[in-house]
Amino acid sequence: MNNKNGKYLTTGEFAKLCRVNKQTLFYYDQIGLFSPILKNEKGYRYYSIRQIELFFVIDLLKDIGMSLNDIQEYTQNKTPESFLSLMYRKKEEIVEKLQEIEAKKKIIDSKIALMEEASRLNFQQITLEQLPEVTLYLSRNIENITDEKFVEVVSDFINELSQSKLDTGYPIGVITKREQVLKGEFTNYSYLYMEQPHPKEGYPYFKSVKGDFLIGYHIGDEKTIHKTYKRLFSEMERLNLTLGDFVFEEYIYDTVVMNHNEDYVTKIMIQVIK
Amino acid sequence: MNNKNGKYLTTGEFAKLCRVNKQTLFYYDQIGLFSPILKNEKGYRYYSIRQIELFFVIDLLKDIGMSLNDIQEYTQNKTPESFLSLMYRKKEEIVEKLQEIEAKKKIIDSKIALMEEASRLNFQQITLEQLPEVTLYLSRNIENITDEKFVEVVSDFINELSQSKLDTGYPIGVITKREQVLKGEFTNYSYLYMEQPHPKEGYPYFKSVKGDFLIGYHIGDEKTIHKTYKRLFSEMERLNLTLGDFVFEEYIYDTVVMNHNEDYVTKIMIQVIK
DNA sequence: CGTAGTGTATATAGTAACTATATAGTCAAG
DNA sequence: CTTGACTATATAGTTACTATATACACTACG
Repeated sequence: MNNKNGKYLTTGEFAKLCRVNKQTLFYYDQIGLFSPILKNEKGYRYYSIRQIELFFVIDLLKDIGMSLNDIQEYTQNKTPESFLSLMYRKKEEIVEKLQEIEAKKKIIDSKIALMEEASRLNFQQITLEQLPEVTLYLSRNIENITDEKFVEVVSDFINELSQSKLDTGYPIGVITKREQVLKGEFTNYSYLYMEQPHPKEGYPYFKSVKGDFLIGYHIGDEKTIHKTYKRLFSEMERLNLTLGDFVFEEYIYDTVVMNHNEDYVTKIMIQVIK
Repeated sequence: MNNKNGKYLTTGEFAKLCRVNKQTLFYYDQIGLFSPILKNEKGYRYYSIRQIELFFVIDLLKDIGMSLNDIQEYTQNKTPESFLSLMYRKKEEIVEKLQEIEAKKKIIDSKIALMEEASRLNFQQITLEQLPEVTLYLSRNIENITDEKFVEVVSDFINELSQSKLDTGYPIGVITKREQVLKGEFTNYSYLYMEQPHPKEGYPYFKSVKGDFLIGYHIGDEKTIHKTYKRLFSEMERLNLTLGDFVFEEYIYDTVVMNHNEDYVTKIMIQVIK
């Protein structure tokens, strides 16, 4: 009569059942993680069909990022209690992982939205636009900072973004104050920022923008950005606009999508008063 | 004046910024995936701070399971269009991945619930219970099947579970018909099943159970299960119950949590008529 | 009964994506 | 001008396999 335990499976058969490579089972046996219940005098391995349940648990644990070594620590001393506590720990981990992947999905969504938007832009055109209020997460102040300190601030800013899970996939932008702009110090920035389309509670944000902006695009290296500023200033004059408090810069096309820095595109948003 | 592009970072500095091992950057340079924009005559590497954006994209792609080789194929021929189409593809993948991880979370939740329940059971006690209706996903019929065919059915059943995402983390149970039980063929099962607590639409299910069941637990190998059946039958007689249409068996403790098969526990649920 | 074909076993090397270690050259501060 | 912290390359080790080579075993057919 058929009996679940009656039939033993060879390595090949069991591998097929588990949908893994036969070699994987050899390997698991070798490292002592998962062995057949029977080995005959010729060294042939025989697995019971019931062993598949354990294999699936091992496979699950592996899939959620547990190392074979750690899994082995469990399997070598299995009890219902230790299994339960393992599952509790893994549940916490998997919840975290889910959140991480959701955050990554959001980043990808942002990148798609940004690229779609960029493709519809005319980089030659200078426009006057009313921008809505947006929330920005700011770095420490970086006015008149040394190169070394600047790198430190960027580093801290990036760490904060990732630790507080505030990386939204938006580009890192820079804010320059009216004061520096008037002096012609276009790259003497005051802050770095990242836009937060869905701001999480409990962080110090900069509620910003909202108002009239003159928007233009600089194509090429940052070193020549003053030329684009000049064009923007003459347009401001033509339209009878005066400079507001801040200028915002954001990279539209950068190292991520371009091979040469002469192809980089920077969006310049100058706050203006009509 | 400080200029984002003015300061170049050494490998160590850039590694710190990216929060990776310095060796990783050597490696990425070596395989041509991600190289510094400058190398001096001594071979010293210098990275621009703007390169971090590309590094983060590479890191993101890597994190969501893309191989360095595939990433390289993108980076070697970057355009805004190819980036956009890559992001679209990866978005689909990440959505799938999210669903997979959610399924795994559910499996872990089931395992926790089952183990908690098991820990509260008294395996010596035989009880008469009214079981509610539950939905089961069934295998093909396995009555009077040969060992070889049995393995095939199990294999197919497992494949269906994983392909149709019907693995709920519940144990694989077996159904035996009244007919076989009366003949004493306790291991001549008719179907394998897996309980579906939240059944997905569009699959052929077996809406089952609901009714009175005599429930007992068999401790030890399946070979001796007839002894437990005997105990259950005498209890049935004592309570003046007659055998219903089906018997269900489920593993409570198996290879997953026990080292020796004499410690395995099987739950036997005999449908009865009062 | 022999042999072809498929299966099993072990041993060894290769893979990806690093990480660690050893050795040597470079640079900046005191 | 030397010390200490950096840089570089080369090589070996890591994990969790996968592939390959070689030898032995089992089954079915003529």
